[in-house]
Amino acid sequence: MGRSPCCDESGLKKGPWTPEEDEKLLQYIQKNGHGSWRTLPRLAGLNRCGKSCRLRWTNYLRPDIKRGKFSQEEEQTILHLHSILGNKWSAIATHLPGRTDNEIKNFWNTHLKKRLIQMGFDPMTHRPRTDFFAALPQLIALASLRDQLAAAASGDPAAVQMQGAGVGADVAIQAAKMQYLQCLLQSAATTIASAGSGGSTSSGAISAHDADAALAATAALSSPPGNSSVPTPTAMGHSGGQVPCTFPEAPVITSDVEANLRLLGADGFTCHGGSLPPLADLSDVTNPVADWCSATAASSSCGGGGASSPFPWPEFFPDDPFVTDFL
DNA sequence: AATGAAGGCAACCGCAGAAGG
DNA sequence: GCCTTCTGCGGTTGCCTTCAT
Repeated sequence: MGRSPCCDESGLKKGPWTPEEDEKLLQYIQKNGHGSWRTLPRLAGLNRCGKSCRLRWTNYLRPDIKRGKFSQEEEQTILHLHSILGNKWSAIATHLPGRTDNEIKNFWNTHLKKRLIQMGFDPMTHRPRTDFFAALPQLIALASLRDQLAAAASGDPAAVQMQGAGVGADVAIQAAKMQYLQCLLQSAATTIASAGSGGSTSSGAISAHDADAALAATAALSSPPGNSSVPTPTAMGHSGGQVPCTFPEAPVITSDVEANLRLLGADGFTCHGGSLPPLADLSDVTNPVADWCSATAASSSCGGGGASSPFPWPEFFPDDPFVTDFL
């Protein structure tokens, strides 16, 4: 089970292949077949390791290799197979005659993956991303707004002026919204952190970056007023633990806020009790929610789903426009 | 025209499983 | 059953080309 010593041997050439080397390898294999890759370089008169020869042959010199751009059909096949197989490039390559696993892998990493991300799909799960990540700028802006609200509560003259201008009701509504949003994020961050730390699946359903982003956003909303800088996950001791779901300073949910929450349809809303439902299991790649294939093909939204919702808490989200503002 | 950034691709690295002694 | 060797695979790197400023 040990590592092959073949590439550890010193004195062997590395790097790009010259046309002369290609010719030697090609002629030898056409005449003798590749046989043992380990002995091939010596027999073919090449100062390369067998591994390098095999790679050159399978990825470049093989006569049945198809070169050039990937067709629409090939793209669809890759997308479909990747949603089922994950990063099993060799398995995917068997369904695409003339294409090598390396070529498919490169094409995925440089084109398809980016396109899926741009369209709002998680490239690993092929499911719509939990869109609060896409809405992070708004969340950060909310954190800033929260500072302003706190300043208003502390009797800041400017804030008093705002109250005088009849902004009080808006302030209460915004406070309620933020409290609600914070707990949504807390639930998401907790789920993602545990998924990331515990179940490092081969498909990498949730990236560490996403988890960090969720934690950072939660922290931004939770941070004390006047400290609007977003702490890094490292600084927060990102260890997959619970993120405190409270504003640090005292009573946040006033009677006005509670009333607004009821208006928002968030009855039974509690932060400490963890009443929020957990996120859906995003690692379930075998059951994609949306028809991303048609979405990517037609560059249209992934709507088609009728009853299925792209949101992780479909039954929980109230219909209030505020929610759809964020998602 | 020069230069830095971004994209694309070939090749390398290291791990894991299969095969054979 | 254990050890060694070979092969295959997926992730990553680094170079070259193209694009933007």
